[in-house]
Amino acid sequence: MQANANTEATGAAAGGRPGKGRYHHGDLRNALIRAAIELAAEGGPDAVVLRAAARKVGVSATAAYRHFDSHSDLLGAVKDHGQQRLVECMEAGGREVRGSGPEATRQRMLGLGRGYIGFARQEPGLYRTAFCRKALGGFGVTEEGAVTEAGHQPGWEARSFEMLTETLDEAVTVGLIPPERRPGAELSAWAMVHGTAMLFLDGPLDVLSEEEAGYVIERVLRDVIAGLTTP
Amino acid sequence: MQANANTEATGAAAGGRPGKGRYHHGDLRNALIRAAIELAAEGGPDAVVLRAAARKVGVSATAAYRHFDSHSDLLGAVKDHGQQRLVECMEAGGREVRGSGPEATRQRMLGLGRGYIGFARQEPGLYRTAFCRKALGGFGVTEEGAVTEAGHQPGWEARSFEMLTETLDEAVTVGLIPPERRPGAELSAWAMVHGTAMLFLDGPLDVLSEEEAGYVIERVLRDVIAGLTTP
DNA sequence: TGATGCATGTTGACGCCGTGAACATCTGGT
DNA sequence: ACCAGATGTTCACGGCGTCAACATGCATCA
Repeated sequence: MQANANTEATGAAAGGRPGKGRYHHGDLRNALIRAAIELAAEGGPDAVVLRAAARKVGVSATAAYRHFDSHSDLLGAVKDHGQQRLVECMEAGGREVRGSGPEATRQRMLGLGRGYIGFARQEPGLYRTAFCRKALGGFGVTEEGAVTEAGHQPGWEARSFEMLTETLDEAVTVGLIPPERRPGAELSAWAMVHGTAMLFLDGPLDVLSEEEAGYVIERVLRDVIAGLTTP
Repeated sequence: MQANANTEATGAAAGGRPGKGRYHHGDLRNALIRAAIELAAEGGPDAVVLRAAARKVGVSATAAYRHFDSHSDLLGAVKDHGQQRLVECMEAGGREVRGSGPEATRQRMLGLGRGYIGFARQEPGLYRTAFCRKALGGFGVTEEGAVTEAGHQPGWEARSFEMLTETLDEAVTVGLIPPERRPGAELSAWAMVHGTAMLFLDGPLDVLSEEEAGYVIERVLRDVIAGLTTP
């Protein structure tokens, strides 16, 4: 990640059409990120081409290097955005259910899963980018073999996992999940929703009608919850 | 896919060091595939660079176009190989358990899952390539919007799914899975193992010790089977 | 057996990509 | 008013996938 240049160049803000003859753009970093996000949404991580983003903004390709260390750094910014959007969808799915008790918690787990898979289906390009290897973020290994600990807000990457953890804890409290089955439960849950999302995006599920997709999702979520709650 | 040029040039077979001064290689298609497989094994689908494969074989880059329609076609051949290797691992995992009855079937399901996840962990590059979008194979959509139906042996891609299907059918016969829960069960199972594999390759599970990984895998597989067998 | 046609390989070129170096322009602080 | 640094530009490099034109040699048939 770069030192940073996000502090909104005081003079020209996002208000007055930037890049209209002005030599300095005023908000290039964010403009590039927005352009890259559009590319990702349309074509997935492979469509996030640094030169294309620069072209979209109307700026030379190398200008991007004043705001990003590398292509991978730009892709990482898009990845962060994707993770954030995913979290929003999960939160929206979980918030639909209020109240407490086993059934409410069960419904909240379902909501989280629906939100997750729903995002993957509505924004396949962003979803794929959110879990793209090539982007900075997550963990990496330097050429010397040392483990580097990400760049970009590590918050978003962890946040979705955290939501799941909280809900599973709640499920134990409420008696839905036997305490002895709690450790590692998020792995099963995460694997299931991630795997299902992938089956929709790349696998045989991409041809399903909206109705069929709904059944499949409910079925899969019921299965994983049944697996977790069975003593 | 190309018309085909796989019919082992009668004269020079794989025996005598090919490409040793000979203008014609004799088995270039397979040599390129082997080189590409090595690249994929080491660096995943992104490492499958047509020019690099040609370099490895000691041939000009454009020579590859006598045997493959495009980079994507070569990648597709590697993908097929990965799928085949995956099937072999699943078969090996399933064959470990003989006999019949509910417990044997349950063990066979576990074996299939262990084989699947084991392959993903032992050959991450090939596994990723086996499920790579960019490669030909699977389904695709032409520029005019028509749905094309794959190239490359569609057999391997379907075969692993088929194995799962057979085992689940067996589980119903044997009374493990309630018949009414059978439809769609392969989706849950597939999603779970695929998702788990991804958590190992890209996710937070990549740092686990061999022992810890074993526990996680058993845990996840038990969860999904519990979900499927719960009435 | 020798000529010949086609499969197979090579060279060269094009336009794309990510990226570095050198140069140009603007802007905020003294 | 000036200057330093931030920001943007042009030019260049090597690598990529791919096409067109050309070279080579094996297999077939007169």
